[in-house]
Amino acid sequence: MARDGRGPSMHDVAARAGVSHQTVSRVLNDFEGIRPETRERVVAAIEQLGYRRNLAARALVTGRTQTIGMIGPVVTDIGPLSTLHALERSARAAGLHTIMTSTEATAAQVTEAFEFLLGRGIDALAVAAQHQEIMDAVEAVNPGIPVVHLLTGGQPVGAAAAIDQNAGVRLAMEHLLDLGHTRIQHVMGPQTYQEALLRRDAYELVMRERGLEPLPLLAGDWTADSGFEAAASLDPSASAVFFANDQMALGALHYLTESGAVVPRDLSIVGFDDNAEARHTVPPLTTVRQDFAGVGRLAVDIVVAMLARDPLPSTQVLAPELIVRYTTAPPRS
Amino acid sequence: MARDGRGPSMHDVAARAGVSHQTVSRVLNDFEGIRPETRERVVAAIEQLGYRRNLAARALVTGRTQTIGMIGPVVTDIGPLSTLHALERSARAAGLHTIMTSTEATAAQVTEAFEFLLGRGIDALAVAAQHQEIMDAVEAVNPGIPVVHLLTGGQPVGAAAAIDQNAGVRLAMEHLLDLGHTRIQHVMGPQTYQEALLRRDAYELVMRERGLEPLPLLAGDWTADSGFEAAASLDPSASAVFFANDQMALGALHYLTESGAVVPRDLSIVGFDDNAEARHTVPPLTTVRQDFAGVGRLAVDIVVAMLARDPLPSTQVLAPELIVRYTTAPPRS
DNA sequence: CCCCCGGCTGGGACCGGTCTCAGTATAGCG
DNA sequence: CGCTATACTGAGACCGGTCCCAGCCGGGGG
Repeated sequence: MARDGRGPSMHDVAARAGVSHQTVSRVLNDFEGIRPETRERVVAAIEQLGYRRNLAARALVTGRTQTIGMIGPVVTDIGPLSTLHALERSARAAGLHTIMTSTEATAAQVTEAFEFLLGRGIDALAVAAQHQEIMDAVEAVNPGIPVVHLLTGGQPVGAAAAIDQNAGVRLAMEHLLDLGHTRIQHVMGPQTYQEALLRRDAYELVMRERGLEPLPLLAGDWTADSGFEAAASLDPSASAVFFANDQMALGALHYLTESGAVVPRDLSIVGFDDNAEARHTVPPLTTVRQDFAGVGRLAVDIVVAMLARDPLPSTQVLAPELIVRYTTAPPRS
Repeated sequence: MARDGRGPSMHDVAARAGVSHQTVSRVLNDFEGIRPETRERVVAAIEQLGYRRNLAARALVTGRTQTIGMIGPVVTDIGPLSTLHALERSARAAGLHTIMTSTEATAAQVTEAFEFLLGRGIDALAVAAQHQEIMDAVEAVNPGIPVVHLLTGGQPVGAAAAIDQNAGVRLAMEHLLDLGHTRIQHVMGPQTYQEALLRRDAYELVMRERGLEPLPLLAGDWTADSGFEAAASLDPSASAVFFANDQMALGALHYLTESGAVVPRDLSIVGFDDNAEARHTVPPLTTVRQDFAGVGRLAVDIVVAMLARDPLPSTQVLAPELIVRYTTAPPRS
């Protein structure tokens, strides 16, 4: 059956099921008038072989693809997207093209997106979705093409391009600690995100290293809204807060200003990401810059190497950078 | 030659150039050892026929596509992207798939992206790039498939789904006028964007309608940075400023706060878009909400209708909505 | 008992490219 | 002048699906 790198074809399925390729086609296209037992045999064969229909062949004969092409603007304000865009540019430079699908971060949807891309014909896949279950889902599809994960935070998950989350948190925390803060609280991202967990763990680690007890954990969902809400529940004894991203810090700044607190006099704030707005919050936000574009470029290097079957360190990690602005100062007392 | 909806094939080119399909293939793949005059004949035939290589056929035989698939997160913070995402969801509901390419907004890059998608096989195209030159470039490719433009602001450009820019500006301006402002300044977006021009024109129109002289025009590039800068050049006599988007308003708020002005007491500010941060600026921003997702859904309706050759009003326009928060108040005096 | 009809299945052409292999001039050499 | 090497071109198979049409089988009607 499957010659060289190619997957099984309709003929392979037909042979295994003991029918003709035509019958397989009919099953796939939900034709009526197929004896149930025949259909079952075909379905079973498809299952066993892991057969996937080749959309290129289909498009060739039907002349239609059932797909809408979209041309969209380049976005660099949002981390993962600027990574994807940098990847696209780098790929072009390497003579490769890219096609993209966006999806909710559920296993089912990612699996569907993956299957679609596979059918459409791709030589490699880059996934920017930092949920554990998604990595598992991608793993489960097992397509036989190189897969590289983006922005995993440096966890070992096969090939990956990431930014060192540990180092980033350490930069933020040590900045606060050096200013003299000891009551530092953390507002984490949603539990489903690897990065949120990594940042939280790093926060707790650094605190313990200094012999400090972590303050009660608060959680948001990355949005400014959730930062606003979290700010209402801050520990009164905290003198500094480390937010897992800039958006939440922005929301918190809103709440704090509204409730009469002055940042950084009353409370120091640190964000994470250094997005485009961070310079323009009031006051401008101290944060940790992540080189999202760099991750995209790195990913292409990895893909190209994997495509050429070059052994390459499969997980590449970039270092973040501390950007000190005006939301941090020594504690008040 | 070209049967039904399909474009010309290699054989058509070969016939016209008086060579074999194989020779055409060699020319396309930059093979050496082709007599210059032969090559020229082939190139000329390709040109005349508007031939485009079918990537599906190529992928079928080579087993490679030279493309990297990307799976990215859903983004709803940024207008055009949430449009694209809504389009993707709606398309799926209609049994259609989508593939996306992002690109700088230059004619050359968009043309390239379009050619690529066309080769890859698409039945329709949605373009979210509001430059005039881009619409022209897309027009020039003339692919013979339905094309729908997104977010054009309601300009007539073939099929389009848009938000009524005129109405949006009118909402913002009339809100300010009703509060008693007469010295209203406008900070527009970059001149290359249709939407920036439309908003500016609408601003001037409304002013003139009320017998008011527009104040000197300022321009930014949509970023918070540029809003910050623009705020430094505001007309001292202005009592209100209408920004062409929220990001610029956010940057301006930063500048104003820093320079001791109190919004809205000293100056009223209105933005445009109602993005996720607008609720959390200090103070929260009065702005005009655009239903970006609605545009995406509308676009699918249009595409489906065009695919079915249903006559449908080709330009669909959605109404924006005024969101009054805390950056507007009556003028001081 | 034969024929026809309908349900189900198979065979082969075809989509538009690329690949392999072979063929035809022309030039170069002895 | 004949033969081989070289430059260029052409013919046909093939990739993996879908389409059209034919064939097989069993059952019901004449």
